[in-house]
Amino acid sequence: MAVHVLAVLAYKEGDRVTSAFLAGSVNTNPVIIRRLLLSLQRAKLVDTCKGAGSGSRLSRSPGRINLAEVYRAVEEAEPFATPVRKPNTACPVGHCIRKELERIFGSAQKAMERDLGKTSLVDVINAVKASCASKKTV
Amino acid sequence: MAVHVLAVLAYKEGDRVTSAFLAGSVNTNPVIIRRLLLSLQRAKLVDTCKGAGSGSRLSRSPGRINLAEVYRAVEEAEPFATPVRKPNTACPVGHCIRKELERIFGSAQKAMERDLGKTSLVDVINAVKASCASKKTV
DNA sequence: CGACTATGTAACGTTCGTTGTTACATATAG
DNA sequence: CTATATGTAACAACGAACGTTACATAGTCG
Repeated sequence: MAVHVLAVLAYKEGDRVTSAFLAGSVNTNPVIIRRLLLSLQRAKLVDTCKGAGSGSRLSRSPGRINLAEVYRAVEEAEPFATPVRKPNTACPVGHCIRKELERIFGSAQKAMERDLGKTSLVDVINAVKASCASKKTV
Repeated sequence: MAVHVLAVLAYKEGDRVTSAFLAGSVNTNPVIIRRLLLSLQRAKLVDTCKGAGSGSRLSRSPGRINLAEVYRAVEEAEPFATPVRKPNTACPVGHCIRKELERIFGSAQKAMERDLGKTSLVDVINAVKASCASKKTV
């Protein structure tokens, strides 16, 4: 969803867009968008102003924003659903496996972010535009 | 959790282990374990027998099982929480962004699985053993 | 200044997936 | 046949994400 919002912002490059408009695009509620925008603001990805005729826009050019940043921006708000499974001290495996799993999954997550880092918002909107164009011709 | 269970099975290499025992190790309910084992059976990772004195064991040597397989085995049961956000046809971006996002995230997920594929169950239990040993000495 | 607009934020309900629990049928060993 | 352990269904409990309403606050423009 975060990517969707940013793609719309990129689409309207430079213009300030209201949360109500974005909500219409994502087909959801303005408050949901605003909560999301707060995360994106913290990550310095968007620039939001209050007041009449205001709204949000990208704080950098869309070519300078890659999806790994976006992912981190929204993930740090949701610190990974680790239900904090209480380690049962009785079993030798259960006792020590925790941090090993964290290490492995941390590595896997980094690999994923590396892959996301290859794609920028420009790539996304170009692909979207191309996809829309081809659909129209068909 | 799946990794935890398989690690215990690898720890008791060859022996059949009951779901009740595994539940004790993971600190949960035997039924949860059995549900998980069903996924692992489908993925041909474990070999389960019914009846008295039975239980589950790895169907291959732990060196031949990598974490990407485990991940897929448990993920295919949970086909990724894609809430099927209804595309709003009004917005040009909303209309076409769906499959583009799927493509990108599919790629990222594959990158993650590639990374998980580098680690086998043997690696996990070795690391756990080492971790336990160092803890004992300290 | 004063009205209008749009964000920031809290409170609450809804929905959904995961986990947990109980219960029971079934299969297998001895 | 009996004990044991899995397969499976049904339901409760919990938490996360989403949705909704309401209101305070800050900025713009006449």
